[in-house]
This record gives sequence, C-alpha cells and structure tokens, in this order.
Amino acid sequence: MDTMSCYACLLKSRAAENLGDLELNIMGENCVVVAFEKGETIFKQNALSSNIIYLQTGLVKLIIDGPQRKQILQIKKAPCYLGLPTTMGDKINHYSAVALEPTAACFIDIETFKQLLRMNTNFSYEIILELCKNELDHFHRCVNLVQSQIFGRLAANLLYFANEIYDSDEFDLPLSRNEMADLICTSRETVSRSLNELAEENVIEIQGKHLRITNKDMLRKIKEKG
DNA sequence: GCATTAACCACAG
DNA sequence: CTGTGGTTAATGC
Repeated sequence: MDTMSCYACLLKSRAAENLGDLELNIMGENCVVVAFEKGETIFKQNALSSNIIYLQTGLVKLIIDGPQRKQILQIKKAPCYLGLPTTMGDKINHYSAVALEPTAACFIDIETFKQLLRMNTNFSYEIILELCKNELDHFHRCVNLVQSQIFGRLAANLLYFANEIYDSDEFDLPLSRNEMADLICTSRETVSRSLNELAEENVIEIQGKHLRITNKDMLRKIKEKG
C-alpha cells in the first residue's frame, strides 16, 4: 500500500490545486489510490465510511437500495469527489458506488480531509462549489423523474450522457437495459420499447448499446414536454 | 365507455 | 441479457 505523492499528481482536483506543499504532503501521507475494474464496488451502502473518495479517472454509478427497488441516483464522471455527503453526513454509507469502466480512485482519510478543509479556505470553497452544483443537478433530475412520463425521462438522460458524460452525440451506453430502467424508474421492457420507438421516429439510432442522436432538437422537445 | 400509459408476466433468442 | 406479445390496472377524456 503506497502512500501517494499528491504533490506530483497530474490529476489533482480543482480544489487540491489550492493546496500548498505542506498540505499536499499531509494529504499524500493519508491517501491511497486504488484501481477498479468495470463492475467492481468502490464503496457499499450500509458499510462504515471513513474515506472521502476522489475519482481520478473513470465512470461510476451511485446506487441506493430503496423500499421498492434499486435506484441509480447518478452517473458520475471523473474528475470528481464521491461520497462527500455519505461520509461527512453519517457514520455509514447511504448509497453504493460501482465502477462502469476501469476507474482510478483516491481514498482520503476523513480526518485528514477535515483538517485540510479547516486549514485552507480556497480548498473548502471549491469543495462547496462542487457540492452545490451537484445538488442543483439532483434537484433538476428529481423534478424530471417525478413530473415527466417515460419519454421525457429517457430523453433527459440520453441528453445527459451526450452533453455531460461523453461530449458527443454518438456513444455506447454504459448501462444495460435493466440499469437504464433503474436510472429512469421504469421497467427494462419499457426501456427497450421506448428506445426502439425513438429510433422509429428517427430521433436516435440504436444498435445494442451503441447510440447516436440524430435529431437533438426533437430530443430536447421531448425532454421539455415530458 | 374508450383510449392511453406503463407495469408485470411469459417465452424466445 | 433483450425483445416481443398479451394482459391488466390506473387515469383521463
């Protein structure tokens, strides 16, 4: 288990750019980087949480076991912090994180992280900024899920993949139909049918997981109209 | 009533 | 793991 040299890290977070040499040394001595394969769990709901996770590279799903079914809370792309709410907010994790691609994650000791928050206000500011943006995303996602029908929900999430994750209108879905269903709160059958219908309407092209958005304006309209 | 939406089930690649 | 067809329940004209 190597301690990291955060000082020399080329994948530092925006927040960590604000840390001085001394602070980076403190972080480096209390931090390890771990590689995860697709499908591996990075942290698990109900387990004790004692680390802040920083995603250096890769893609992750956050999932929570609800009273009825599994629910995908969010898809997160590196670079970003994971588990700030779940590590700072309680002793145990309220959700799990699973890698969707090969992923590299730094595990930072929670006490060290708190110490840095107190020491360096610019660092703290960037952390708060990330948390706030994240909360706004969640609010919008929540409204979309509650107030839109299937096509609105599907459209919003396809646009999210294109705009926020892949920066391209053509990409491979990182999720199975079943996981897509967990993401937009429906059944896998409905996801299959809806994707095929969007293809019939020439809004997207879909072959297996490969997806291309061919009529983005229409997809936006579908998202807005719900 | 009748139409629409979407879940659940069963079965087949 | 996916796609399809049938059935069913809820909701809205």
